[in-house]
Amino acid sequence: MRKGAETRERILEIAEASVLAKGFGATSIEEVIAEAGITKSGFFYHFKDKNELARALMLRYVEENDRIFDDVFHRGRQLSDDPLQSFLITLKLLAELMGDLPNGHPGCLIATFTYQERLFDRTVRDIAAAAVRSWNGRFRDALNEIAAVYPARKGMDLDDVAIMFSCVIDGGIIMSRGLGDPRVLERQILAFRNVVKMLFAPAAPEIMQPPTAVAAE
Amino acid sequence: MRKGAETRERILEIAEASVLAKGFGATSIEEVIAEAGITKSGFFYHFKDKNELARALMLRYVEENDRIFDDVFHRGRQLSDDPLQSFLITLKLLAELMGDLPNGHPGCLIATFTYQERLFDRTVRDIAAAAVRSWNGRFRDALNEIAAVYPARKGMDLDDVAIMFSCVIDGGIIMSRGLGDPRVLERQILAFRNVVKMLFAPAAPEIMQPPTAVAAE
DNA sequence: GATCTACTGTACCGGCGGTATGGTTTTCAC
DNA sequence: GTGAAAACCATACCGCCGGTACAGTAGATC
Repeated sequence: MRKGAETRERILEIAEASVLAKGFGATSIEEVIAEAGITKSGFFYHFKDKNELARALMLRYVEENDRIFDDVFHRGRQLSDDPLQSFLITLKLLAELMGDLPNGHPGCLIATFTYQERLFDRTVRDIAAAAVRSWNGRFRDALNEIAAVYPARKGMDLDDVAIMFSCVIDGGIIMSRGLGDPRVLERQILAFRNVVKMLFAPAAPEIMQPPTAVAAE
Repeated sequence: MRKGAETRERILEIAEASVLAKGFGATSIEEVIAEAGITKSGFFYHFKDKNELARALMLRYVEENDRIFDDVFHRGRQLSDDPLQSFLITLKLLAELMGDLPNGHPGCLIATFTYQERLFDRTVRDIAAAAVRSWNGRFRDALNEIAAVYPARKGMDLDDVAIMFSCVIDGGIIMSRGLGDPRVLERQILAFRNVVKMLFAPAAPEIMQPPTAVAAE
């Protein structure tokens, strides 16, 4: 039964765009089904209510982001053996990725659902929280690896730095939208990249030459 | 006619809490008027439609935040003549302020409206954008003042650093909510404070002794 | 006593989320 | 090729909500 999955996917795609543009409450099922070319019965065949749609959207979004992070971290590690250089490359790649989006980042579902929590059952929020925690863990692991080689500047908790990256991304998306300038997000990721540089290179820049080949500048 | 302004304010207060908790779309006028103890006609006497309610909420929120920033920047300048120390104090005060909120930060209206832009006319978005720009300008001015005394680390655009603070605040609010930990926001502001420290003290910590008296640690 | 402010009360409309139920086509397994 | 399951369509209906319209009224103000 291939066609069912296709229709379901089409619904999710249309709904995601609408949710990111207007918010979940303002996304009407009737609009979605009109654009998808199906009837209301068809929609409720795939999702028993709007809550289940939210859950599916969330799962889809989390998986997609996981893939992106997998890819960009993997390529970072491929291009350098040094954990600091590798993370800096990863950040650069991520910044490029965000800068290349033609109409700017479409928005963060985590943020939209976080601001509409009372509309959903616990599961949606739990999925979001788990995903954020997992991403933060990823960043923190990368930072810990670096800290094992380069002494980190004192006074900075690496857990907080890891969370800060999530904040910069989410905040950057909001700022990009609010200010109407899609490049803000890219610049913010690069700014955070500089913070990482500062964090692990407190002394003169001579020390900072990468042990391995590839330069990330 | 004092009573009219009072009722209007009560409506705004109830509506703001509901919008931050559930999103604007899910905030029903009927709920608001039930809690305010007025009728629907009474509501539409004060606001001609939901759009005007949004605009009023936005203005109120922006003014409130302006007041907070005014206060915290003013006190920072009172407590030190050195621009770096003064800004660090301001950040510390802001962090304390956010940490002292009993149930965590109620949320950022800017973020919620940014994610529901198509629901409103231009004016609401324009108010939000103007406010964000003004706050960013404030942070940038503070950084520029510091840079005139302390040489900033190269490679970091101060405009981006200023915007980064807005990102950290908005992102921090989202993370606090999403992770269910109100202290994240406070910690993030303090983490950003460390970034500012790093930015203007690239060499050994001895250089960083404040020219004036008050220590902000 | 007239006027204005700040509402209340009632009645109504259309859109939307959601339910129910029954029918129809498409797809795949055997 | 057939039968069963999957993937829908059609129709009718409910209740909530945003919004409109309009008539009325208690209290403050002049």
